[in-house]
Amino acid sequence: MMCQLFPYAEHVTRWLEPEQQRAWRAYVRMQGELNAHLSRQMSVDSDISMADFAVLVQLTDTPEERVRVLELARSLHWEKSRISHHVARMEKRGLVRRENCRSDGRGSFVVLTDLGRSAIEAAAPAHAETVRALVFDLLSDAEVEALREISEKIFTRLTTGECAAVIARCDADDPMEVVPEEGGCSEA
Amino acid sequence: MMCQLFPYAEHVTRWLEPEQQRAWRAYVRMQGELNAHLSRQMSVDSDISMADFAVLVQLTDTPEERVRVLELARSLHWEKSRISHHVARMEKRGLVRRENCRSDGRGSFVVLTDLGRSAIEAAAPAHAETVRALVFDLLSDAEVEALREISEKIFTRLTTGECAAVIARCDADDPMEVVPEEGGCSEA
DNA sequence: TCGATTTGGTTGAAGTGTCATCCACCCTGC
DNA sequence: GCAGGGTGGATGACACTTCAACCAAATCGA
Repeated sequence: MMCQLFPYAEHVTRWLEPEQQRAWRAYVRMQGELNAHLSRQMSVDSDISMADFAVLVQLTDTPEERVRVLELARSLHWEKSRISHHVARMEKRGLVRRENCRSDGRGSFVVLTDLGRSAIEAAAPAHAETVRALVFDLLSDAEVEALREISEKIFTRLTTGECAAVIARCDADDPMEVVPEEGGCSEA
Repeated sequence: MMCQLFPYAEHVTRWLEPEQQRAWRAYVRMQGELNAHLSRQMSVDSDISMADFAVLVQLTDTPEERVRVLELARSLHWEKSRISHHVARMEKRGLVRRENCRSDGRGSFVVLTDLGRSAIEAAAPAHAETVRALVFDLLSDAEVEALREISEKIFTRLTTGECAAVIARCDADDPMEVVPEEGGCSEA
């Protein structure tokens, strides 16, 4: 009932307990396939990618339908250059438009266009339906809660202390003190 | 304790129950960060990517240390062109080498090189350690089991029946009968 | 007020993934 | 033995991601 050789075969996970091994391989496989499937579904029955979708969501969630580029980057946890490139491509396709910011000469806004709005409105229902069909229709309430708790634990681990710092230093090889938090998304 | 605006804000998940919404957003966030972190870690302290690693694992798991290209594709659930490109790049870096197959004139093998072997041997322990630190050290036995079961359910859903078929048809727009399974990894 | 640093954002190059197309070889039916 | 279809695999074009470098506007310190 399982492929023997997927990304993480015995070789790799030798240092995990057998139970952990199985869980890890199952997770890796699932996550890969799920991502692939969601992307494919999105670009088949809408004409946008998951990345486009994520950007459009941010814009439609803002009353003004305009967001500063770097705020977008922070919300999505993307690198600023990624946003920049991606917005450029979306602009070329007419999904968004750039406007420069009067209060800060360096800044610029990304603004939702009509085309962008109709694109996301067309895409969202099918996407939500897919997520439900592929995930939540299969899980009990307890499992949904478990998924959330597991995800939150890991996410918290990833974005606090050491881990977040690893990202930040990257090339400071003197074992100097490491910035503990530094930014990311602003807490409520 | 959570970013308000991550990939999936209210707008999108309106059609999910509140509990499901929270779980989905937590999962998406976690999975994105975890992938990013594992990739970064891998390419920082080894000189290979997660994709390289996956390929090398397949090779070291085979006694002969050589695998047919398409078998590699199937094991990894990658498209054949992805394998082809990736192997080409790895060959250029000396991690693997191609050899053509005598029994089938079309076929070719991907063979592990010494450099490839030492690369994966160098990378594996740190990777396993990272996985343990970021995931399993945080989870109870019950949670590990829950993670596995959830993952398996979703994976099974994705690779059986309708879903697998969607991938297969793609451009056959007459509503003809749809192949039910067709391949992927061979079941035991 | 002027230089130094930080911040917001763009750009280009190189690596990666997908899609469509193509070619060479195998296999089948006749 | 050869036409036709299926299979193993490569290739090119294009979308996407990351990294490093860069630029201009803002801010800070003296």
